[in-house]
Formats: sequence, C-alpha cells, structure tokens
Amino acid sequence: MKLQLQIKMNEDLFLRNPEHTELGRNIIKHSIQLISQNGFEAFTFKKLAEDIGTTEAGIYRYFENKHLLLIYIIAWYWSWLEYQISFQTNNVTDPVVKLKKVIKLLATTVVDDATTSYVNESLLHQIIISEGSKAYLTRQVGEDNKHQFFKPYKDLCAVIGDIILECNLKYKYPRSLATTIIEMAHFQNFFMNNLPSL
Amino acid sequence: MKLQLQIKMNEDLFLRNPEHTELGRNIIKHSIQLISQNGFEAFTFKKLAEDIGTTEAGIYRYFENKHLLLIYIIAWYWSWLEYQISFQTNNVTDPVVKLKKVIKLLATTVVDDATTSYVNESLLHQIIISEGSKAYLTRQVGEDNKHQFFKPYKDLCAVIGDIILECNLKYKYPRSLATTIIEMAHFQNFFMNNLPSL
DNA sequence: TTTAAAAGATAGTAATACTATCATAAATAA
DNA sequence: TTATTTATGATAGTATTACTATCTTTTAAA
Repeated sequence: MKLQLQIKMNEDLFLRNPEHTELGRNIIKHSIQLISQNGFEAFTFKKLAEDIGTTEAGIYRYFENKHLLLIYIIAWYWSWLEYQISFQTNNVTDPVVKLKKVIKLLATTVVDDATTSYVNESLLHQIIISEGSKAYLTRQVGEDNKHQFFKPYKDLCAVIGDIILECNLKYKYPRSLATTIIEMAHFQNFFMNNLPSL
Repeated sequence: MKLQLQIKMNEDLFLRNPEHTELGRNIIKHSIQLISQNGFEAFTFKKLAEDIGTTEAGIYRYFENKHLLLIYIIAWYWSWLEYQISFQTNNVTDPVVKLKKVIKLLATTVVDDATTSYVNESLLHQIIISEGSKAYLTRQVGEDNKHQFFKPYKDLCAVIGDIILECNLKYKYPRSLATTIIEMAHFQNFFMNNLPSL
C-alpha cells in the first residue's frame, strides 16, 4: 500500500500554502537541503530561488521571510515526530518501555520517511539539532507564541510528559522533564559532533 | 578594601584588547546593554558606535565582527562564573552542598558584581539565557573551537563535572550531566519567561 | 619634543532582505 | 470556446548590514 502522510500546518506561517503547488513543495524540499548544508545564517531566499530555478519574488509569495520558513519546517518536524511516537508506542502497555522508545526516537539517527515525498526527515533532524532553538531564541517569541507557532512542540512535550506521568504518577514536573529530554538529546548530539571534549 | 577582578581573555578573540582602553571598555559595556535590550540579531556595530559616541570603524579596530564580540562577552561570563563557583564553594566539604550551591548560582538571578566596573553581570546573565547557544550553533564551531574560544565553558563543565564525581564516584558521564545542568538552568528560565506553558 | 599609537571622519562596496510592477502562462469557470 | 482568475517569471529598486580603506587629528609614551 502506498500512503501519503499529510500534516496540517498553522495557516499564519505562510502566505500561500506550500503543500498545494509544485513550487511550494520545492521551496520546502530545497530549504531543508540548503539549511542543513550551509546553516540558517548563510541561507537566503536568493540562493534558494537559484537552487530551485525560480526567482526571489516567487519565494516571497509563499513565505514572508526566512524566519517563518524556518519555523514552518521545524514545526513540521515536531508534528511528524509526534505522529512517529504515537505510531511506534501504539499497543505498548509498559510506560517505561514507551519512554525508552521515545528517547531512542529522539536520540538516534532519523531515516527518511517514504510517506512524505518532499521532506527528507534525516536532513531535517540535522536542522533541528543545529538550528532548532533559533526558532524561539528571538525577540519575537512572544508574538510567535501568540500565533501558536510552537504548538507542535508543546504538543510533543505534552505527549512525552504524559508518558513520564504514567511512569511515575507523583512526578511533579513532567513537562519540564520532557523539554529537558528533547533538548538534551539534541544538545548532546551537537556537542558530540562539534565539541567532543564535552 | 576595593578589588578589581581581571579575567584573562583569549587573545584571538580581539584585534585590540578592549580592557586596555576607555573605548574598549565602553564597547564591552554598551554591547552588553544593547544585546540584552534588543537581542543579538538586531545588534549592529553601527548602532553600538552611535550608542557609545564613536564610529563604526572604531569598533572594528577592536573586534573583527559581532560574532567574535558575542563569543568574547559570553566567554567572559563563563570565566567569571567559574570564579564565583570556586569562591562560593571554597571551604565547603560536602560535595552535595557544593553542587546545590552551583545550581543555585546557575538558576537564580545574577546580581551585578561591583568588582568588575564595566560589566553588568545581571544583563550578561540575560544574554547567556537568550543568546548563549548562538555562540556555538554556527558553521564555524569547529574553527572557533580550534582557537579555544570555548575553553571557559569547558573549564566550567569540568569543575562542575568534578563536583558531580565527588558526589558519586561511580557516575559515568559527569561532563554530560554538567552541560545538561548548565543548559537546562538557562533553558527552563527562558521557557518560564517566554513559553510559560512549558 | 618627537614619535608612535589610538581615535575620529568620511567614503565606498558587495550582499541581504525585502517591495513593487508588469508581462505571461496555466488552470478554471461561464 | 472564450473569459477570467490565479500562479509564475522577469526585472528593477531601496534601505540596511557588514564590512574595508584612507586620511586627519588627538592623545599618550619615550
């Protein structure tokens, strides 16, 4: 059977839905490639346009700026990961086994998911590791938060928090522990590759 | 008694030592103010120059670019914090008490230290929270690491790692736990202020 | 008092992050 | 089929950023 996984994205993130057109899907696909290759700082709409074979103006019709595009692909990743977790932990009764599966999903190399044609999850995982926190470490966090841009991340934390609660009903800060697990899985991965002495 | 605390900085971070001149100290002082006020993205050498009352070219005589200036003030903070820790845990024999003091230092509001005239540690702490990881989340991490720019951070992790080892000699990853404690103290602080639902 | 080092003043450049306009091609509705 | 909307392409233009260069004046050390 051939399935196509569709993730419903927050409409405020884009001007025109990139999933609906060939150009839009190309924007997502090539953004992921370019950002994972050269980093978010070096990523510009001009380079992206050249890479796709369109013009800068074309990109701006889909995304207001590169920051929103970054938030888009990162939010996409969190949604996708939440789905992966719900899928992989389905029918698992032991919460400790569940939590271990979650940590494994967070910490190990992600393989490309064939059910999402224009997204390379493996590259996206690299982006999350080295650019993920840049989505919210800005002066617009407050504004962005009002627009619910971080909902996928929060939802994921809630899911993981609930599993933690299942493990220990008395644990007081399941959400905080969930963010700690998520962030640290990525941080330690980054340190391992870039500052190995840590 | 009136003391002046001097921290020896990595010479590769600057072109001209900012501690040696009035303008240099002003650069550090006003950078900390501006970055904590508007964030690192909005921070430019032009604005800094205007703030100080000098010219852009003047700043470039001290720092090659704003990224190195950011690394400078962050490295300064880690060195200062390591000193604070060694000072505050001096004569404490119980390693658990030591570790708790360290966590307190990391997690609570920093008050301005009078022995460092041109550095406002309280503002600097805010910068560490919201811009700290930007020092190494770049494509130049490798290069910057070769220059030993992250030595103050690593030294701090080593110190905290050693205290962890004192608490439990069998613990296998004291360094990793140290980075986790440091990063999470800041992350949770950021989340608390900006994404409270987490 | 000379001389060197630091700072000020000004100019210029390539790249970035956009905005605007107009023409054309493709899809859809009347 | 034709009319019309919608998406894309092509091109131009602007303010800001991140620098580099040069020349003059001020300050400080020998």
